Amino acid sequence: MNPIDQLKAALSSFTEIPDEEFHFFSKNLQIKSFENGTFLCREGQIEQHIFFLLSGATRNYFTRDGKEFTVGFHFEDEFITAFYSLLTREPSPVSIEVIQSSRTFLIPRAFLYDFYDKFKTGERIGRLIAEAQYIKRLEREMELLSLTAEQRYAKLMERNPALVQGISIKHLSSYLGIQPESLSRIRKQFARN
Amino acid sequence: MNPIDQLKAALSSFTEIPDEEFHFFSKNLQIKSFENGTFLCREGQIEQHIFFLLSGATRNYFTRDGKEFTVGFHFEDEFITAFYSLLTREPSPVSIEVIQSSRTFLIPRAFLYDFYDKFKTGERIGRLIAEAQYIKRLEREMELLSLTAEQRYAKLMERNPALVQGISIKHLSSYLGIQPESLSRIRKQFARN
DNA sequence: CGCCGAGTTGAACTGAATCAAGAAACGTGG
DNA sequence: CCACGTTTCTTGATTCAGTTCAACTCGGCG
Repeated sequence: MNPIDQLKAALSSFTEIPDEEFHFFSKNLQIKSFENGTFLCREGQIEQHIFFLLSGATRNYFTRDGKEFTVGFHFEDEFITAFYSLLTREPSPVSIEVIQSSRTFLIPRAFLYDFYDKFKTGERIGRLIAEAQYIKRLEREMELLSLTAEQRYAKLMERNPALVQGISIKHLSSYLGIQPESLSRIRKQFARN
Repeated sequence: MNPIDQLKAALSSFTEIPDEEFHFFSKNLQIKSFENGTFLCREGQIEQHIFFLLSGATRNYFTRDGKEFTVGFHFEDEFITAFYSLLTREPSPVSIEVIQSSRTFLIPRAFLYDFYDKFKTGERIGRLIAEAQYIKRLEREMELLSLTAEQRYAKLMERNPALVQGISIKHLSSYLGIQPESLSRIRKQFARN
């Protein structure tokens, strides 16, 4: 599928979008590639873009006392941005690291907000994206509050086995809120059954 | 301040709202009161409303294995709803319990979505509310991931001392993700210094 | 080869949970 | 206004999930 159609399909999954509005949205987009290990946004920067991931994968994390804590992973056909910073205009607490070389559409923030101003569909898509993000965060908060490390791992396995396969122990454990050693032990347990 | 002005002030803090749109939004609202211990929404129901809290306080919580886990508190001038259920149309995982007798505006979901459809400002307010909710959730997720119980308590103290005063140990501990006994001990520590 | 980062395993440690027993606070009815 | 039962909060003793630190294995790569 060509990149523009890929974007259109992703947007259309949120709400119907009139052709002329989509055309406005997509006509000036640049494609930008990122090598493994590079960053879409670094902690402390003020986010200036939304990215649409055509291929590859990324990891959002923040640091505290020198330790890294992963808040999410993103894969192709997803929109990615340091949402907190994009919304607040404050320095991002979160870094976005490329963990599989990626091709993206680069959507400047100013352009996005212009799109919000010009079109009702724009606002709607923005609302639906924010709502979807909210739901992800709430679900995770509930899991962090109420489940043990082992239960969180089990749940992730069942919801997204591909992710569990493809991501390093180091990154996965920091997403689950545990140490790599603990995840290793949990895995051993699961392998037995 | 009269209720309508109170609502208008709260909405205006999100974005400017034209008079005729506000009039449309506010003209048919009912006021509904809730006694202490009653519920705005119960786990398993499909949320049909947004509430605007004119006075009082509420607690959002879910249960797992018979235990309660609090995800948030709300006070006057805030919008309250079982957001997950409102968005997904699925049964709410979350209950909203009144912890100080409350007066609310009752905003039916159908009416809200009608407002979204009719006005661009509607969509915008919806977007801004969802974004604000997202930020709260992200901040909490980050704290749950990276801080110890004691650090989370200290942070809450400094951010919202009134809340720490006014809420029972039981509810506060379930919000911090610890047992009441642990919170009691943490408090004793803090009292010493 | 030999190095290096990623993953595993073991042993000791610790923050918080659990269990159990009191103490304080609260409302309700006599 | 006090006596009571009920719930909330505190305190102590014990247990446990997960951390920490250290040593070892493994596969990739210069």
